[in-house]
Amino acid sequence: MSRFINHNNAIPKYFQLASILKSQIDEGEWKPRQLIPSERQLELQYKVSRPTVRQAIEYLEKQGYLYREHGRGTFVSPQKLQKKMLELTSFSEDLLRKGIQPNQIIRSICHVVPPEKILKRLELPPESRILRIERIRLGNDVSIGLQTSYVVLGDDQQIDEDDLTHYGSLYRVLEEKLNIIPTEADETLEVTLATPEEATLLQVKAGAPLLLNKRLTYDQNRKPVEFVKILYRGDRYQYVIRLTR
Amino acid sequence: MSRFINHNNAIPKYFQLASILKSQIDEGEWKPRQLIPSERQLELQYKVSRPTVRQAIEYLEKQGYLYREHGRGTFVSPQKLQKKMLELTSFSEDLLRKGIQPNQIIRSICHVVPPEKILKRLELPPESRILRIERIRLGNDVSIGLQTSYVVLGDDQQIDEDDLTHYGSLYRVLEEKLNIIPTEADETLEVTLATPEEATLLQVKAGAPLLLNKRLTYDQNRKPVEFVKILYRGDRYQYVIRLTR
DNA sequence: AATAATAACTGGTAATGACCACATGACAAC
DNA sequence: GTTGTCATGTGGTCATTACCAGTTATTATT
Repeated sequence: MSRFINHNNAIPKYFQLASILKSQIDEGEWKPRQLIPSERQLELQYKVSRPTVRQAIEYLEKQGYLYREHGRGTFVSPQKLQKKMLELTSFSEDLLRKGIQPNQIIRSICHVVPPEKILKRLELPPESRILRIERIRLGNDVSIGLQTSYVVLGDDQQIDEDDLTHYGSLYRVLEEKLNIIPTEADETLEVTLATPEEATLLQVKAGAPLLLNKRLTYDQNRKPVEFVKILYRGDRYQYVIRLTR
Repeated sequence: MSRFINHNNAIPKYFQLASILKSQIDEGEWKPRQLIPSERQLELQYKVSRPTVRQAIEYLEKQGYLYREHGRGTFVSPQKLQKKMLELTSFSEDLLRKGIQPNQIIRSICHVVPPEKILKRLELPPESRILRIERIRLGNDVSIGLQTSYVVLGDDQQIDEDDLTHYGSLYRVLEEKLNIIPTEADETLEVTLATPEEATLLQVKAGAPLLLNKRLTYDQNRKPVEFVKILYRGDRYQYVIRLTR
């Protein structure tokens, strides 16, 4: 990481500065709760204007790396809060962060007419045919969850089994192949009991408690892109989130 | 809502402008996905500078009222996303939003030495005595959850049963009496089975599936303030969250 | 009629300068 | 010693100006 701002660079200065500050935190030069240089000092040090400094700090503040106190200064957030604030993660990202190797078995991938309730939530007219993907999710080669995704695609867009195995996760297919960025989601979590069929697929007894997770995901233009229902084995999965306000 | 900016006002202009724009959305003058006036137009209309306009729009964007598209304009978010982005809510707020009347039975409120694991997460030295509150949570007078809170207080701060019944929620006591603002939290959700004792308190059979929710909450200065463990009846509770990135 | 260049929008980044509000420590007055 | 005042440093707000970078409709060209 260069510790200077490149003034003739396509990368915005505020972003360059944010990267520099972030690296000071990541590499431990600045300790948690430590006061960092004031906005005026950074302005002089990196030869950028104060709005640029403030934009960089705001960016890192939003990500949970720094916090400000009016009249006192800007401080490094304690380690626990230094993880990125990315709330919306895919199943694969989730597991990778916990150090578990994600994997999947694709049970089916085809176009169907989903239940009307789901079409309504996806803001589609009745009887619409959309893509349904049924997968068994594995962590370290042990079955963890049963996932059914309904994905809304344009006429010129499509996803096949190769895409999923190649990219490894639906979110990566959406982002890298189709340029759809999931940015927001409404999610519910509740407890249910396994039906006989679910029990077989998850290798538990019928009636075993499961964690039921439903999520409606929106893209960068606030259009619904995915409705997903995941049944987790209650004994093998813990759901982790970071809340803010 | 005045539709003008008051230039000699303690309230920041960007905030005044944000309130005006928000009211146009709330009152339905601007429909979802509708293009709103450009930054330059708003600048002229309200006689403020562009940075101020941008700050107001950024503020509403963060709250999910507006979204921007480079080169196209700024748009009203669809209704589903117009709710506030408040992620961190108390149990009482949660239920109220669903139209359920929250209530509680306080089982105990006293100072104890909690398990070492919890002290560690609260960043306290071993053997520290802190406040523990055990409550049964009710919705429409039916038992829903079993809650154990550990609260970190300063030497000059205290909470008693009257505070809880008076304010109705621990978060309100923290905010309004002690000026501690919960701003961030790490949370986990998993499935467990009721122990005989838990079963009795929640009026379910022993071994019934429960939703176990643990949360570590931080205040405005990123200091841990509360560790809470809530056991929800699996058949009566659904956990709802809004995710963003 | 189809295509390509262009002009006129949009939001995004950046510099400069000014003043306000809050926190804190030094210091004078009591 | 205690208290209050004040200077100074912090982040917070705001105006002005300029140019860059995407998007879109228009216009000229073919």
